[in-house]
Amino acid sequence: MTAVQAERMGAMCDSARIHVNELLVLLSKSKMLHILYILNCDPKPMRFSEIKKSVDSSSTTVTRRLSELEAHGLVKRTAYPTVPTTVEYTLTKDAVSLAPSLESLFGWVLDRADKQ
Amino acid sequence: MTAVQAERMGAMCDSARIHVNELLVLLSKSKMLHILYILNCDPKPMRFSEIKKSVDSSSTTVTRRLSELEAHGLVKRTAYPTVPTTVEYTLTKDAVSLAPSLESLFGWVLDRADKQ
DNA sequence: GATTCTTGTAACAATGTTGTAACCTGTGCG
DNA sequence: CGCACAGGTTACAACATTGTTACAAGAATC
Repeated sequence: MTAVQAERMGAMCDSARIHVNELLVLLSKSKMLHILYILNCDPKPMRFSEIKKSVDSSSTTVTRRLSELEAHGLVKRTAYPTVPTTVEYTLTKDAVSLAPSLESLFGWVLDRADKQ
Repeated sequence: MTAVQAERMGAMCDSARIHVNELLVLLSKSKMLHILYILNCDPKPMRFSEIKKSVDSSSTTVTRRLSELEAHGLVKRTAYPTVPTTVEYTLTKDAVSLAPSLESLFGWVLDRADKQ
């Protein structure tokens, strides 16, 4: 935590505090970091089934997480009128700005997992 | 995600995958990022009551989170035989190495909360 | 005609998580 | 005596989340 960040935390008004909390709750939902991680792994759009396979969850949960991300403007969903349906997910510009943080976090996780 | 990280993910054996997953589950528990964040804010040890107040949770939950962190070697708990009891929590060296990632993540969260 | 494919949704039961209230230590203070 | 203090623990009820199952669309293929 930088001094600047601590200052910002201290100076936060109630509404900002609520937003910070909301974002932390969002990021703390199960598989959320994992989904953001794999979407960021590869710059190309990802299919629903790829994401589901990577995070190993039920489709219900994956759908829930993706729609939560979409609602927060972090993921863009594009459906194509093919048969069967094709849907692609990509990170938005806002989420891409989160990428370096996620990369850093996952770097730590991978290092630590290696050691154990 | 860096190419190196993607490679590491792909090459991971099952046990490493389990550890990665375990760490992600740990970090995704409610208030966990928040607790790590405030412990990192200030290099000095923190008291239980300070942590509880900062994260605004029941003592049950704070206790649970802190003991989970301790079990994973991320937090060191020191109890002093004063009356009433004094207990201090500090991040371990391993957790300190996580700090830059957390700072980056919280920087993003704060920026985004500002915009809303 | 039945089945396959992808990407979901809805209802519901099972499971997991949280907060609440009560209780504990042991000394100091009124 | 009786209450307060910090830092918890325990049991339990309330609440939230998850997975499971069944179902859908609509063209292609057996």
